[in-house]
Amino acid sequence: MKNRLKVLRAERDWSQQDLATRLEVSRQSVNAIETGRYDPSLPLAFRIADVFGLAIEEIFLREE
Amino acid sequence: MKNRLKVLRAERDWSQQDLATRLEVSRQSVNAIETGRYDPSLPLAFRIADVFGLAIEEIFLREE
DNA sequence: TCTATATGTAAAGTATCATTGTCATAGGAG
DNA sequence: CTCCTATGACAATGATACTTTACATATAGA
Repeated sequence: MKNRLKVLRAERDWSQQDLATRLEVSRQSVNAIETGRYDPSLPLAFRIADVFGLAIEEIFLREE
Repeated sequence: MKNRLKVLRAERDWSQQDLATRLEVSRQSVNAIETGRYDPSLPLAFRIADVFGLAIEEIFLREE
């Protein structure tokens, strides 16, 4: 499951640590999700969507 | 994390087994998700959204 | 009553998510 | 060069997600 986290972070000039802090997860989790090593849980996906002010479908993509 | 699975199934007159078959998961998984014992993984949430033709946000609710 | 379908729950096992701790590399600033 | 930040990755551990098998209840129909 692909995602647009890296681009969305870049648009806001947030480091992985910045995003992790806003999500209240570890930096390693942000890195693992961003690099596609695993997908977030559904509740975390909702928090990610909230932090960026987007729908889950606008961040995570069905392809791949 | 609440969800509208029971209502959406009823609208389509699908049993838990019907939905499980469409999702390619066990009936017990559908039951567990529907009764709130656990949340689906993100990929499964996408499949659920696809099966109902809705957005994830229209099926799973932030409240609770 | 007997049978079939639908639903809820439990135990036990495997796979995935998320954590902490650690290491390594690259780039910029002093 | 040294220090700091950012990023990527791995191991070990605990928590969740999902599986199969199984048992229980309720309801509807012949």
